[in-house]
Amino acid sequence: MKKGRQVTMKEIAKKLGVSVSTVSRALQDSPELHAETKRKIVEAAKEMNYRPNLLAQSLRISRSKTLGVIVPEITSHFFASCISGIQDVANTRGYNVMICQSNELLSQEKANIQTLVSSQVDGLLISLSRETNTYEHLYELYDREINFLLFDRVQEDIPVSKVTFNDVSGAYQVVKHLLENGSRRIVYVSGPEDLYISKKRKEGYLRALSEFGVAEDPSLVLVTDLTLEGNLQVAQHILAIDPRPEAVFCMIDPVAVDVLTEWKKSGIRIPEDIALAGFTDNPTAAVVEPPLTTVSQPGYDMGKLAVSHLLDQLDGLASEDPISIVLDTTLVVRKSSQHFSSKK
Amino acid sequence: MKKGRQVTMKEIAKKLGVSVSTVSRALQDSPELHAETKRKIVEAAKEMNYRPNLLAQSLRISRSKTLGVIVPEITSHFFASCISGIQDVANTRGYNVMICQSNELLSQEKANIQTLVSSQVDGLLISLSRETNTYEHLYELYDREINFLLFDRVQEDIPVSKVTFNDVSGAYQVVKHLLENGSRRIVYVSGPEDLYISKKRKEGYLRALSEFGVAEDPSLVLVTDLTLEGNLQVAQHILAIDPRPEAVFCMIDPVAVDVLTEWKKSGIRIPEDIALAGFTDNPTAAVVEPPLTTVSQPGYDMGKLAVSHLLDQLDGLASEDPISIVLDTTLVVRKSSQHFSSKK
DNA sequence: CACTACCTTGCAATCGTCTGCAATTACGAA
DNA sequence: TTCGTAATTGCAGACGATTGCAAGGTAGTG
Repeated sequence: MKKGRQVTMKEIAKKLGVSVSTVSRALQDSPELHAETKRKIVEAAKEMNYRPNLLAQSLRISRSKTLGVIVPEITSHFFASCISGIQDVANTRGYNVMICQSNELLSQEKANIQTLVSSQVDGLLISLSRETNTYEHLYELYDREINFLLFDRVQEDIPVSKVTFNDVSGAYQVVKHLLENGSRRIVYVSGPEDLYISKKRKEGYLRALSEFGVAEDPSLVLVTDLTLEGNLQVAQHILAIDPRPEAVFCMIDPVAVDVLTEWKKSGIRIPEDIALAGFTDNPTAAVVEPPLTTVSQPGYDMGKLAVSHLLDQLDGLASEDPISIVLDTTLVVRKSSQHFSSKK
Repeated sequence: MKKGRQVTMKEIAKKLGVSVSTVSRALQDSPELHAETKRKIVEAAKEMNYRPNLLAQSLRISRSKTLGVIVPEITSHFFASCISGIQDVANTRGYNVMICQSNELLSQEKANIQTLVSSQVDGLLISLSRETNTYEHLYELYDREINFLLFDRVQEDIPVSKVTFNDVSGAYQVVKHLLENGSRRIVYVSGPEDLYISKKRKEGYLRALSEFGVAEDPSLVLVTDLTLEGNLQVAQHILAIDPRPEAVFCMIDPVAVDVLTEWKKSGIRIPEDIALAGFTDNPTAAVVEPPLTTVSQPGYDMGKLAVSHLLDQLDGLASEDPISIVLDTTLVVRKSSQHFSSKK
């Protein structure tokens, strides 16, 4: 393959013996052109298979009609769903999307931001990496007056719009469900403690406990680093707790799945011996045996909402004042939590 | 947020009382500049937080250093893995990536191509949609001398490089495994028949059968449209076949998972009553009960290889003649296929 | 002192598109 | 016939960065 030269306005102009400006106006269907001229130009353009050079257009109007997205991992089903929602809305509103993944690394997150800013994206949608515990790079974006918004993995202090799930209420719902089914000694398996969702979900967990008059027991709050080894270690640790807890709520589904798999190997029956619940409603949650009770958070909708708001801001349809959009989650009850016969 | 104006070379030039060309040369570390001038400019650029405008650079050099990727669905774990591999390699080689999804629609695929071409991507990596049965849009790319490559979902006649898995051999391996475990009446559940992978995997299925002296039985080759309903229908249909087949090989894991779920509801035991195997090794395959025997195809590696080859072509490191890269798959034996005690 | 040669730097054109303004033409009206 | 006005079209500069060429300056040499 050789250099695939694109047809430009200049070539159309030369072929028809008119100026480039005339061609430009014709293709914009400008009313000040003679109808016949316009027709000829449009026809020639179609025939020559002309496509506007978006790069040149963007440079001219100082808007690239492109958005940047940074997620921790594309291979996570949840983030893939978000991206899908973002794409669908962005495309119908005439925007392209450039996607980057931070691989849960702060350094990569910073690099991605640099790249996207250099690429002149009109706005950024960012979900923070697990490692992100400093925020200068975000404040810098803010100072440079670059439009961006945080979703799912947010940092609350930064004065930009945020789209999150109601993590507190989601966790509250699922823990309440466990309590209603008779459990009292309930373990919370947290991810790294400075993670936004770790904190929020713990808050919901504690709220449900206190509502049922159950005192917080610090020995029932465990932390995993979210690696397979970490998860398995937690699984074993739980079995060693005496007396054995009646239920376990894991901060995210993958942890619950690892725990479940490990327990089955040890001959533990779920939910008979111990109830289990997760959060996110990953595809795996529905197909493990027993199916996993969890909290569903529609990533596709989150993506759609996030990008809609950002585009509204860009297009001047929404105020530039930061707002916080909080989406509701839904409790999905499956077999893994049916511990005692419920009191319904 | 107001319009986030970027610092340009012009501003640096004005501030230091030099010309824009001097600034440009300084930032390129050109040797023909006075060292002191260069130092001052570089310093000012850093202080003013200058970032080159990639749009302008791209326009100037007629290379955007951006690649386009089109996949049927981002939310598919396999394609997400491919994208991840593509990104990692592209980024380390100084390229950005724009991702589009066709949502399995031909019209969307065409639209995506238009967008990416207008965006002046330097090359395209395409995995065809399920619906794609005409190929003019690809031949047009070819005629316009735009660099592109097909991966996974390919069309064999188009004279461009292709990266695929050895679907024939993968299917052969898994069916051979079923045969070795004693099964003889083996069902093949195919997707739409004009799909590349449908055909190739059937080829492997037939080859294994014939090697074991088993005659092809057309009534054991079923087709699903890959929707949930279609899959369930196939699941029921299989149970109604008399005498009941001993094993079933589904073209892709999601079909196998649907079939498995449906059968469990009907009280069928797997693998005791009937053996089951899939293809792809989705995350779900490992966690269903019983765990699903399948064929693993590393999407991440495919993405890496595909983009490496395309970039090699772009950078003149590889011949422009189309080549075909075929990756090997690996049989992953799990419980779902352990039907009869094997003859090992 | 004059001339050459090199070292630095700036000018101007370019990439493809858009647009304010000027220029040309034609037409009708007085 | 002459002027005004509207209808068309082109010129040129801009967006931001790059680069061949030329110009300015300095220093060195005879």
